[in-house]
Amino acid sequence: MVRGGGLQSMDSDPIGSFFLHKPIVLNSFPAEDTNNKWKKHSLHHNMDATASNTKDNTIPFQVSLRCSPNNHDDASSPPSLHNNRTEMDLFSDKNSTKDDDNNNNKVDASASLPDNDHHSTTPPTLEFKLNTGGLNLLTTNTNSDQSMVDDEISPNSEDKRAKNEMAVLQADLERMKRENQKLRDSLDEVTTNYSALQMHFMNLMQERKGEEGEEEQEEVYGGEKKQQLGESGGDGILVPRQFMDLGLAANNGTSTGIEPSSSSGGRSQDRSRSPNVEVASKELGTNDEEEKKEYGRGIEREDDSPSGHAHKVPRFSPPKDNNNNSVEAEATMRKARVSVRARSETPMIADGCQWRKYGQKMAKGNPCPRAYYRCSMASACPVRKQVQRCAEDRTVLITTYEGNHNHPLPPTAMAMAQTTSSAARMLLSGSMSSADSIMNANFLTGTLLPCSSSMATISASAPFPTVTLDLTHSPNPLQFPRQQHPNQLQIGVPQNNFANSPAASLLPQIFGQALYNNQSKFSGLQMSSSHYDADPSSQFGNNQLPPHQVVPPHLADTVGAAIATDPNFTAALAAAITSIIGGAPLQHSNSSNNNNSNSNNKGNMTANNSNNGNGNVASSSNNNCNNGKQ
DNA sequence: CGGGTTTGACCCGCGC
DNA sequence: GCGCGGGTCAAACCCG
Repeated sequence: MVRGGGLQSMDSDPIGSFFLHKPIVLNSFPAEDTNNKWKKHSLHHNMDATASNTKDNTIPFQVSLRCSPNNHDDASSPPSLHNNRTEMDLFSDKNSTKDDDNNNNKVDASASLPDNDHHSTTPPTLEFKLNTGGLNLLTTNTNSDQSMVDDEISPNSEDKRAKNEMAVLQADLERMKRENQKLRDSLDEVTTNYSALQMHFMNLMQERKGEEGEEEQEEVYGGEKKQQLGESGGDGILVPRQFMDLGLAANNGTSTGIEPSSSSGGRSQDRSRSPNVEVASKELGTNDEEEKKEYGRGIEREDDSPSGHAHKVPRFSPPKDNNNNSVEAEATMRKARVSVRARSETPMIADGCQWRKYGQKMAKGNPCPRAYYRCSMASACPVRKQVQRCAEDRTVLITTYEGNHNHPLPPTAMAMAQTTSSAARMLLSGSMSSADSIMNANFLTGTLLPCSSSMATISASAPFPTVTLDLTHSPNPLQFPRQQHPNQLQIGVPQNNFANSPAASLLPQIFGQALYNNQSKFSGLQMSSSHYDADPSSQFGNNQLPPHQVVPPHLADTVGAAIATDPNFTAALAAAITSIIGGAPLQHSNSSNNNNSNSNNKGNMTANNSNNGNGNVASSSNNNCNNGKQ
């Protein structure tokens, strides 16, 4: 048996390369020795298979994806990188760096986005339009030159024509730049407004929370219980979306010193806090923790990691004996998990973070072992994930994320964080009512996976509220293979042709990239994710953004949804994917690192901390597949 | 030697 | 109270 030294989650691969493939039914994953599958993480050999698949599998993409898989398979990208790929990189950002190169090759205009696509904040939609127009024009000219001029016109004429074309292109480029600048300015303005609104909202929430806290105490001591929400809802703001609002409120409450009265509430409340607060609370120490064995718990306590208490937390069962039911229940709700289902032959999906495996276990009902990973980008990062293959379809890798990063995330990881935290937030923001679940699920899917057939499943079942993002893009959502938990709500999302494409898997990434390429410009949207971070249940980092950029999640979500639902945005995403795919072979330091095996992984750690994030999201074990307890 | 994985043991919650 | 199963720990081991 090979032990240790295996793969690290660091590896990632050039995004495009993988995603353009059809859902690869890679190598079969024999049920055989489950451990073996996990042991050799550096499965370089897999790449060959992948590469071959790539060539054969074209993407049913609406947008002219000329870039296609070939770009990756071909010499354009260092073979080593591809061949060594061991993770499916859903969210790496490295692609962006190469877009420029691809664009140079271009002429496949539609596919090539402007450079700024990745560097600017310009809404993808607009850019796409602009580019398309300009490119089409150019393309036409080019064609004419080649088809007609070549034979009949002298070289000088050609030169002139070429110069003219260049001039036209440059003019277009300038025009696009100007428009981008305008858009940026607009975005900045919007962001500013967001900040202002958010501050105002936070203030309101604090006031409200304070009032509720007072009322609650009075009620408790008075022996009377009231329904906090109902009463507090004087203005009706909080009632409908209590979890979302409470999440904010909780944070505020923490800052304002408002704490739940129950002892148990202390722990649960910690989860509702931002990581920083969590650390502080941990340092103070909780009685519960002290009673527990010290070893091994210390870290978790410090982290206040959800996982640390995973089994200790009351999960969905609300406290029965105290007045803080609503508070604790809410806190519990925050312990949401986000599962990502994706087809991958690789042991892990690159999500931009670094992970260290700390355990593996056979889960009942699934012949495939479940691996437990902990974020290693920061010593005390509480984020964990579980990776497991779906028992029903072993090509499907299920990664479940839990916890909240307490450290800056690399752009790549932020992209993932955006996706997953949004999912978590969606889950948490909704009440348990079916109506809300439906709405949220639809919203979630629409936001995260616009134009894809992917499905978002919200599970209210124990042990934890879970959002499952299905990136396996099954052709027909209605035929979704996964068994559905009785308590799960599964919503199919309207799909288009694009949806059926494996490229749909890129959407989260693309979306994330779009949001994160230029943080300053997309600060508003980004903030949504970072803000989510404040919510312990969502895993993703907090510290990345300046406080002033914090935007109320719901606002950001709304904006995101608005963008996502825009048909043009879909087109833009497709274009972005094309661009990324076509240009990307090497961008990811991560991918390169990952591909290079362990040594590289180590290097990545350093690199990641300093800058890049390795994609890291891995698939998490899915309750649905695993069946959990039986 | 440092950092990662493997793996058996342990802890805990939950259901019967 | 007992057993099951999930989650975690940490010694042993591996690799560069």
